[in-house]
Amino acid sequence: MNIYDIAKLAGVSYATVSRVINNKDDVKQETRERVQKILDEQGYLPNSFARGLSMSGMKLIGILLIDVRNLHHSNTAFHIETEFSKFGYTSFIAGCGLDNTKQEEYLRVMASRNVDGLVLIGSRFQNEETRKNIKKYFSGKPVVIANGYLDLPNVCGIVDEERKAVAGVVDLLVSRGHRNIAFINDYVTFSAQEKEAGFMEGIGRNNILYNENNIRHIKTDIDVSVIESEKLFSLNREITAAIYSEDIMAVGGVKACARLDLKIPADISIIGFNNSIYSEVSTPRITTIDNKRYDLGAKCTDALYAMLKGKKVEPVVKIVPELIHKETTDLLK
Amino acid sequence: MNIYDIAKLAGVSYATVSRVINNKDDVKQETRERVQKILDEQGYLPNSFARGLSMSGMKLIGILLIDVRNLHHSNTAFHIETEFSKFGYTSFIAGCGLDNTKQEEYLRVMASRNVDGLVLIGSRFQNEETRKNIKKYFSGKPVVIANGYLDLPNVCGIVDEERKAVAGVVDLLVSRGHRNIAFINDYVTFSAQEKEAGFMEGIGRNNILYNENNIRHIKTDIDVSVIESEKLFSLNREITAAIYSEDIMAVGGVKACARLDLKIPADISIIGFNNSIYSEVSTPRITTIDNKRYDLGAKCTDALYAMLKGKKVEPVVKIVPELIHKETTDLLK
DNA sequence: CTGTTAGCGCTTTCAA
DNA sequence: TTGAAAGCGCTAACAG
Repeated sequence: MNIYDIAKLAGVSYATVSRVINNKDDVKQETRERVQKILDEQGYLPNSFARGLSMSGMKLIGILLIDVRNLHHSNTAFHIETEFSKFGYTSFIAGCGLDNTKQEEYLRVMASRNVDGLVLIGSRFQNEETRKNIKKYFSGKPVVIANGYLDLPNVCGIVDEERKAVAGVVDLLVSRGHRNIAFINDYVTFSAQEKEAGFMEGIGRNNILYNENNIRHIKTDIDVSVIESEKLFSLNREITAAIYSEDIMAVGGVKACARLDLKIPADISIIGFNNSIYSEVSTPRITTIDNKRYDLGAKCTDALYAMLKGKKVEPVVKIVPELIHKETTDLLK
Repeated sequence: MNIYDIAKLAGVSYATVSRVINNKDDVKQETRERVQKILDEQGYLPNSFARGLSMSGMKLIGILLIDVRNLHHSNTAFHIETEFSKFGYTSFIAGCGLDNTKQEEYLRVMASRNVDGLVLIGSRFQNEETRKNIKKYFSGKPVVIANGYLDLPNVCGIVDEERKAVAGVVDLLVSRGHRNIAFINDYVTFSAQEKEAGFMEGIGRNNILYNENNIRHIKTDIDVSVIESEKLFSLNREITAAIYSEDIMAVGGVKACARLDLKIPADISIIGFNNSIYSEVSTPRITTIDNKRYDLGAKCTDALYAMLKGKKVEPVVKIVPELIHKETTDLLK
């Protein structure tokens, strides 16, 4: 059922039908009603491809995320999708995995679908490869990176100040008497490296003991974290606080303490990262650094929408994380 | 940069360029190479809209989910997306929320984008409204519902036998001596109602005490569950086991026990549903009914792919859940 | 092996 | 206010 069929049924030319569909005002009221009626009766649907072909902007945005199983990433993606749908945009969400070849492939797909703008979610997009691909496929079109940044004129990065946040937490711990602090990190992503830099910064500026054994690089996995935390805490009984680069890893810390019969927070304080549902699910609930992912989604939307409207935006938008005190620390006094 | 420009640069007709792009074999090797070189140099990208217009199937599938924040749903969606991308399909993922109007709207969008097939994720799609909309916009096109079913010739439902599963767990509990079992449910979705029916079935066929106060309908929320579980367990001290319709609610049960100083599983057994990450994050880890969501995604993919290929598939595919014994029960003996 | 031609369904001038 | 015609970029059938 296309525009021609409708035109035939209504006894008008297909141009007129097109006008009715697009709400152009140069159609006689009577004709409009007659055509509209037939449109409704027939359950007519415009063909997006034909539309996309003849129109310039199809009000389409592309959202690309790396790790599909990352709750924050997919939530951010859906949040952006929801917001943009309010502006009449439809979104094209895809997960491209870690593979660089796949990544280029998806960027191509997005570009060939003529998306009007692009959102990349995850700090892993902050790399030279991606920079090149954006230049190749998206020069001129607005691109927003959630939790990352690339120095390109059409790119806006929304970044969490995670480095500062971790350093601040170290400050706080030290001010409450902690002298032996562990840091458990996955280390792979840019974001993870930032967090570690923050930890080092905190250790350095507070002149407390730097013990390289207190830093562990492990996979982002509960079981691995349980094992490694248990080793860490039993090897170094002096540790009174542990910061984890992800809540899910901190969960492993909590379980390790249960096994070692260490009381939380009396014997040891545990701090996670993300203020995720995991920090709530854990018993005790985990004190965590809130990097305000919801804010991230909102800020991405704002930035992209502004760029789409041709407005200039700050190339880097910062989000300031905040420590949320729950049951695995006792730092409020 | 379109096919014409490339043709001009290569000194061939655009039909030849099209052939090269589509890897047709009736092109001289030499010509192919020359054209390909120019294609690469110019960073040519085919226009999907034009393609979609002239080709029948654009290898596009639509994935619609209701609750975007539901981890299982989004995971299933992405899993399907990943699988289909291996077959050369791209997916169009969207979350339509609970609103029925929105739902129709999204179904329209999907239809007008000429998706070749549709996946609906969530038991909430099992309703008359959706049935009508599918009939209206997708008659003839393959549709798969994850965890739901609608009686339509082009629809295939993948359903978890949750009812049976819960009844089976009641059997097991009774056989281990439990006589006073609670059931905490959200009751809104079809899936939730199925679970409750299963509970009633189990209670009925085992001739144990039916106590209507042992069934609670609450929101799917940790804090609500903590409060309600605490009330429930302190009001009725005889309860020795509680089944929750979602792991996230079972987490509340675990926390309530901690507050009431009830030992798990010595004093009370807790059983969740989904075998989700929450059951792992919780301390102790929660015994849970695995409804095999990963399987769900895989089965959806299989069914849709088969239908897309014109094969007949069973209108209802069943998935048999399984109880995963963890730390909140002691039923293995 | 390659070029010509005719659409795919729609929007948008340009005339009438 | 309406209709006719061109064209968006591509694929595919048909000639050569």
